[in-house]
Amino acid sequence: MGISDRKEREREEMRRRILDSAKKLFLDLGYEKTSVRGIAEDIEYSPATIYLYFKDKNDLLFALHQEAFVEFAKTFEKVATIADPFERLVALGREYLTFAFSNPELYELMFLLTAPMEALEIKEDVWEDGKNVYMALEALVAACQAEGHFKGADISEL
Amino acid sequence: MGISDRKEREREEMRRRILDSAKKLFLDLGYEKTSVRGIAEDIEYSPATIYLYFKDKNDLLFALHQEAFVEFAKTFEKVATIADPFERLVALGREYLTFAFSNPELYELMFLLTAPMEALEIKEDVWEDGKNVYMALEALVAACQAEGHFKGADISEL
DNA sequence: ATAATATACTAAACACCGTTTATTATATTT
DNA sequence: AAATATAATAAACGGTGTTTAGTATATTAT
Repeated sequence: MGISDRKEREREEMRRRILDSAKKLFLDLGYEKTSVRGIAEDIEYSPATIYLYFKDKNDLLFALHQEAFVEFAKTFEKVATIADPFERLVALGREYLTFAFSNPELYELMFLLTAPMEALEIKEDVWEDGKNVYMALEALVAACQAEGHFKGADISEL
Repeated sequence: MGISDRKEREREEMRRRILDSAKKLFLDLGYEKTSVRGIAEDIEYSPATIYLYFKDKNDLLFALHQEAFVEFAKTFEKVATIADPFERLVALGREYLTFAFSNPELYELMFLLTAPMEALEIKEDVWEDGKNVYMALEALVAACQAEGHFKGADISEL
């Protein structure tokens, strides 16, 4: 079925156009000062169209947040080959900083714009990718502890 | 002039009524979800009345923020008599925690609701009381350093 | 006491906002 | 060619912060 393939492709392109515009405006103006109407005008579609692709304004931030974390998760893969847990943690810290400085937009999206998201309603929603990253970090610290590092520390206090 | 004294007093009472209501609602619902109309309804006045006493919604948060910091500044006075800078800093830390736990509302107003204020427009505005508190802290740490504490540290990294 | 003036307040409007509904034009299938 | 599904939208709903124009009331001056 070539037609439904194209349809699916077009739908994905529309989603991208919306997300790219939302990302630009969120980073430029901040979440609160960005309006759905503004995004609609930017992509030259009616505001209602956005609601055919996303549940609401929160969903836009959520989708971008998720994408940013997927991107960030690759950082973990980069250091996965390092055998020693402590060295792996150090390398991860370095990669984290590298990521933050070379992808300032994504970084802002992930951490600086987290507050508005929590302040609104999402909070306990899926938020899967973020949790995965956190759990990976937790596991790594636990591995370090098993090797005798951070003797006095408690993971749950992070 | 007794009359203008009473007028001034009445004006101050109105300001208080507005601020008390705003404080209650900000803490209950958060800044964004609190509406000027809601505050107006709570005090049983028209929304327009609020604008006779405060420039805008931001100004309400700003006034409360300021009051909270004035209150917090008293913590500094409490420990001012301690001669040794380092002991003074330790005592201040203790007082800080005491303040946070015994005035949770003010504490939240000062620190947790700071983000919305910065996210909006105030940012580089007066913000005097907060700056004073910070400068007093900085001076105290400097005094500690003069006494040989925190040798490797740099104040500007706080 | 009465007229003029200043004060406190409000109803209504303005220009936005996020979101939903009903409708129309277009593309696909039958 | 007719029926159906899809995509987009115009218009509306109920909200927001804020401003404006107008109205009572209280104060001052005559």
